[in-house]
Amino acid sequence: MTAQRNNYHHGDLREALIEAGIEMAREGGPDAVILREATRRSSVSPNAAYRHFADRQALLDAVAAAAQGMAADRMEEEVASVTSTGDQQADAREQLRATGAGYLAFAREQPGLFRTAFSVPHDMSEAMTADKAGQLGRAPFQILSETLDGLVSAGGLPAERRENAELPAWASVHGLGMLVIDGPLRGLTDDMVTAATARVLDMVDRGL
Amino acid sequence: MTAQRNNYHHGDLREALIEAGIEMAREGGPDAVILREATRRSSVSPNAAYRHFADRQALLDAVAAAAQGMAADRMEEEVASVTSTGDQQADAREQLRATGAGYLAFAREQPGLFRTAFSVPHDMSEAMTADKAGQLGRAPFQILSETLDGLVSAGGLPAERRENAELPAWASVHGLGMLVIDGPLRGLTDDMVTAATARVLDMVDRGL
DNA sequence: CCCCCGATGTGTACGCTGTCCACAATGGCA
DNA sequence: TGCCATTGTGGACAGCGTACACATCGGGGG
Repeated sequence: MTAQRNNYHHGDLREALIEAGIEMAREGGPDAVILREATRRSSVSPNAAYRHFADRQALLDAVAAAAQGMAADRMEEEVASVTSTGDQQADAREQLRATGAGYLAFAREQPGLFRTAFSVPHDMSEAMTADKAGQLGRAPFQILSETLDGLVSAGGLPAERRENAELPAWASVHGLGMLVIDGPLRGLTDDMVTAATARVLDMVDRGL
Repeated sequence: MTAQRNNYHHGDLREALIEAGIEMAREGGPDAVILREATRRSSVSPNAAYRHFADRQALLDAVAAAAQGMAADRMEEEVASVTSTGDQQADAREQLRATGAGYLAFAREQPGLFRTAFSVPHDMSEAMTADKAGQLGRAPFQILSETLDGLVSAGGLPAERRENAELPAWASVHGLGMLVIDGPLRGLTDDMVTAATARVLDMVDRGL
């Protein structure tokens, strides 16, 4: 589990610290990412971390980027599972739903990582940098963006409403995720969340 | 600013601590609510707080409830500013927009309090308790809920879609708030936020 | 081949936090 | 009047992030 070592030099401490951070974030969200604990799990003195990260926030940023990559993977998975119906427009709409469904699936399956990924300060200006990408090379925002492009091509969304369409789409899905995970809607049962998800996706589908 | 005192007993320490907490939350969100600092600002020893709150979380909960009350006030203000057009349904829809606009106005005007109010664990089961109400006695969720009822009465929303309509409405607006305040959309200019708000409210109006 | 230097990890220390324990002052009620 | 529950104090502890000085390594130039 925890990286051991025999040499004085660790080998790849930076990666080990991020890995430890991910594990902590998984269990307790961003607040649970403790710098000292990460060094402990990497069998290294507390200060060693400062050779790789300016401060705790820098480590947390790296963990968040990794978590966004995992979210991207989950979204890609959901998108890939959409079976074509022959109707190009219906498919495009189904794919948009899938991005949202994947996002929310990640939120439910990995609430700690979800919160870490998406509630830590990051500028939009760098929402599509490589470190946030999943294994297919696309960051979450990028997946959504390209899906919306596809929807326009397929005639499922008037071109004049394409601009900034990411915002309402993302916001509604993200909002449900946050409300359900650690907001006032925390108590909802799985069934209720599933229903709520469908409800939100319906609204986006209809209202975008 | 800070409450002074001459007596051994403070008088209303509980309220003073909450007040101090609100001020800290205003400036730095939930993480900035420091128990010791609150006691310092109330000219009291650190442990005095434990006579009124079980732990830091309990203080934070009280602050969050107060912040929700302020959000409610902002929403009420926005709703009240809607001028009647004579068309009952148009008015009802405008009022729904106003609840969302008020919510987001609060998010932009008081980001720290907004985050404190709505990202701290609270069960939905107690989303409408009195301590979260604004000066008109309604909690944020309650305002939304009753506004939706009004929309149904006015014929602006089919009754069969009323159930759980709070979820998509709240989620989309809340999501935008979170994304804009400390999420990946943090960098947006005021104009962009205004535009995004309108875009989201349009979607809700159309898609609910 | 060796040595030396930059990169990496260690040790010690500081101030801050939340929280526990035993003790002190107060003031309202019997 | 005297007592006792309520409220506030003092001291202590572990854990956190982080700064500064020092130790150890490994690879490249002489």
